[in-house]
Amino acid sequence: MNEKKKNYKDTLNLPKTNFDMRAGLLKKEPAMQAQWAKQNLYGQIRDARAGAPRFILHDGPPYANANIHMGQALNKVLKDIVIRYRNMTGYDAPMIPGWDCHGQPIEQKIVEQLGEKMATMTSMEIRRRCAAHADKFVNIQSEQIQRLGVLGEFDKPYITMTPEYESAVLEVFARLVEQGLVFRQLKPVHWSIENRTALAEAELEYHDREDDSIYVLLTTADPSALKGLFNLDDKTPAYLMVWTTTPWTLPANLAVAVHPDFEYSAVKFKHAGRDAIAVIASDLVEKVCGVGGVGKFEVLATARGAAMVDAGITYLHPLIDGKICPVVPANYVTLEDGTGLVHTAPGHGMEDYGTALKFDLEVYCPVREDGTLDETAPDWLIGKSVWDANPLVVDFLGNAGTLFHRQAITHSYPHDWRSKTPTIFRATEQWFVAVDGSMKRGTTLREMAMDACRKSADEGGMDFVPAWGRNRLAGMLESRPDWCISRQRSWGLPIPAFFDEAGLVLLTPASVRAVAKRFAERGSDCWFTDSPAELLADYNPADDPDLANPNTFDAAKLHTGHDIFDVWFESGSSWFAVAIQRGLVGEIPVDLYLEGSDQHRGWFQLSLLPALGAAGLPPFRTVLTHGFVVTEDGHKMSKSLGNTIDVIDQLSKRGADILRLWVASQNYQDDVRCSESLIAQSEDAYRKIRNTLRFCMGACCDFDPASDAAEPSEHSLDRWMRLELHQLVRDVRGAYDRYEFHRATRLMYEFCTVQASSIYMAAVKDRLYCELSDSPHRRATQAVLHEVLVTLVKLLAPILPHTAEEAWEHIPARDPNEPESVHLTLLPEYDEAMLEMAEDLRPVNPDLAQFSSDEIQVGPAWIWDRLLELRADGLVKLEALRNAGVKNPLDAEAVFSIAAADPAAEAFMETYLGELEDLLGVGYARIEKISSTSLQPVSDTLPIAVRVEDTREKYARCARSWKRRPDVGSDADYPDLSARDAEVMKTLGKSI
RNA sequence: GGGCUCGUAGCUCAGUUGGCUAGAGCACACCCCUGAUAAGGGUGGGGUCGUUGGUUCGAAUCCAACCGGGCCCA
Repeated sequence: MNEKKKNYKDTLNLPKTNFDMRAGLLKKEPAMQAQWAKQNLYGQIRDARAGAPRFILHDGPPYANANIHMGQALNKVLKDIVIRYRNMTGYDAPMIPGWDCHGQPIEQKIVEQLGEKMATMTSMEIRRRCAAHADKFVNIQSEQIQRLGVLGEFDKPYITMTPEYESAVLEVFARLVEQGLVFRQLKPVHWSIENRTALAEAELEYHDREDDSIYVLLTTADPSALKGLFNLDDKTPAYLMVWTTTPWTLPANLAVAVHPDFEYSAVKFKHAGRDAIAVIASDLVEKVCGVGGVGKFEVLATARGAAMVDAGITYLHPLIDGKICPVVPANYVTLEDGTGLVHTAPGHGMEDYGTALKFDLEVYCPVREDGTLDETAPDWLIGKSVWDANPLVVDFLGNAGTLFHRQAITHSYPHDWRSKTPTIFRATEQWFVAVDGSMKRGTTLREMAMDACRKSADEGGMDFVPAWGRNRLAGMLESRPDWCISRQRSWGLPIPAFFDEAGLVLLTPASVRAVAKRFAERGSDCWFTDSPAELLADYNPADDPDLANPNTFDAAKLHTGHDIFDVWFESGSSWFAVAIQRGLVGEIPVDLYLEGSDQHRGWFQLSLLPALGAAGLPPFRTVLTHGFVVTEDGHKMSKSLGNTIDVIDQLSKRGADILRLWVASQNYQDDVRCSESLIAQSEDAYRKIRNTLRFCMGACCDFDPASDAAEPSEHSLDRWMRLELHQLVRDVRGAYDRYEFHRATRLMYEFCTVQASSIYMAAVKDRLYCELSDSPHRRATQAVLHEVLVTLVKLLAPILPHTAEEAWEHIPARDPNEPESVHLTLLPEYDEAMLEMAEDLRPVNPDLAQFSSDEIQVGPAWIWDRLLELRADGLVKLEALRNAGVKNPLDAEAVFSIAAADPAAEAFMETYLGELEDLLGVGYARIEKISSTSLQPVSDTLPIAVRVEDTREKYARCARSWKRRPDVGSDADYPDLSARDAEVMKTLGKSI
């Protein structure tokens, strides 16, 4: 018996393929990537698309100082999907990856490594080490990104520290200078007195420190204004009370800030034995009086901060005779500490500085580099260090009777991480790009930027995916201050400004371009090695219309400035340095910038501003943003919390295509959740997709569309499958077009799961395995399966490039006219007419679609919906039968009941009976006519009922197809076979 | 604290302009097959649509407040 069974098995057309069931991505992917590199697949794609319309996705440069993390993987994979998709839809879509190399984090790392040796190092030595560090991580990241399967010009990426890039940045800068947008102004920075240098936020350490906390009474300059506002008619002296822990900043006091919405009280109490009235925020009155040891106090009246500002209240400077200062509004005023009135010294605080810009106060800083007060300070403070000044100021106030209270407090205070000494805020000269200053072309950067935010790309503005990006970018541009582009560090692109002995600046478009030329030839290191005369070798003062006195120009008397550019200025110039200079576009905008949503403030905004200033146009047509990678429960990932998922780890454990499938399955517009189990879920999905492809290959092992193709018959399941496939092509391409990759992924995955595996493949196994290999019925199914295979492989290629390529190589009898690599092909088109026909022939009036009339027009889509309803109903009944003991559906028959006098239903059933047998996977299916009154139809639109019955006693089992059917044994030569199988065996000429 | 934003089954997602009992797939449970086999198939359970109010005949959908998450600022 076993022998016999086995012999029949040999007569079947079982699937055969050497496309591995198990992916083995860990081995195959690197090999495939090496192969792609060897055959220069990227170059081949470029060649194949030469002359086609361009689609430029300009890559934002990641910072080259660490292994890539999941957020970068997400970003790079999304970009790669876009690039591959565009190339497969006939665009010429190049990808030039880039890296951001300059900047504080790398410099800090190097300085940390150097430790004590640092003191003996020159800028050049530090720069060399930084460059080596950046170079190392460019290579590491490049390898890691390519391991993700990302396609691009990795042998010639753009690197911001290269001479050609640096000189391009200077050209953008020259154009901004040309537009009159670049200026120099004081701005407070963190300052290390010990090292006489500006510090970045990251170079600060916070330690506890003890300081004097003082409450100061500021005498009102015009008592009547204050008393008018609070409706006081008292002769008592009136004050504003402020609080500070940095008494040394009081010489630089220029204003008092109040919150416009807070309520302030005029409080009367005894101070130094005399009556006094002081203004304090109402909520803080008790606290302040308590601290100051005031036993009894009286609130005389209250007023809003805004009213104080409106009343034009002024006060006398606490240290400088005759100086009168204003009260200004500020929203950063809080009720946490102090008095609700904030001592404002624009040269010594960031918020104070912002207030100064807003209200046109001087950015006054009487503190020199060495931390001593300069000659503009009161006599008794000149030359004193700020630390020595503290007690002197306190004493002075005490003597003047304006010190309300003094106590020592311990608070967290910033220190220079290297010298461990306390830092101060100190205003220094910085370079700025003006946001509101009008430029040569007439408007301001802010006006241009806001205008671009209001318009769509087609109107000369920008498009946003998702749409709220427009609002977010506009909000930031609306309120942003002038852009401070200078930094006081070594590792960066020098700002090419020269100073003469008098401190006058040489910075004109021509001088910048001269330096740019020098940088292009020698790199920006020459700023530190060459003389100004050498740097300006290409500069002719006589030809420079922007130079005030060409006759007195003497390069020998110049010295170079020490500032470097904010790295954002460098990356913000990439539209010019890369997109234009490397010939991707003749002029901006490029098509797409695609980055994380944090780049609204970063790269998007800081590319938009230079581009508007230098070129008068936005750099991009569309901004697409994605969310951040967060943990499974939606919290942020951070190394310190130890809840990160490591990209490299996942790549070496699961492979790039798994990670890519995870990326593609996520709706990246929100935050993207990531965990082992979520990626594992993608791994499961991957297997399903892979096996679907594998089944198609196996089933088509003896099929060549060129010679064996057969058109599926009119009412066949194959037609339905093709219809589903073309819908899939339409929907997936639409999703790709809208950058909705998670929809594309889900559509394909569910297609594999439901339409392909569960419904179609299960149903057509019998005809594939049991029929003669060249029967038209079987060939038609193979033709559809082949089309499914080729179509799916192409549609999947942007997301699963390795698997698609591997599958492409294994497609049986692949069209020889198609390219060797799937990545050189074009995506399949869908047959619009076919889809329309399927849809348009739906019943005109569903209420009449009873099949009792032959007048009603129904299309394939409608019919197959009904058939699948019948299938679903049948499957539920089969499940019941299985629970009753009939384990194998081949041991059951499906019985379709129709009304005796319903020729339409009868015709319908006769047409689809065979397909329903396969859809249910039963051994046999038959039609039964019953009285219309006893018919309980499966749905109100189809007057047909289905039930299933045990046939184990009724029919014999066909030894070849395993189906129980009435016709088993009908052929005397093959008593153990059904009629169909006996026929097949005869034709095969084999006997058992 | 401010700006922007998100919140539908354990997970990933659908849910057109407010309208049948909120849907898929995965996962899970149970079952089947052993001719896709480290595969394949079937059935089933599971959701107060973040919470609370409001508008409405009717709200996952519109409005408000709140709670929770994220990005960017302060």
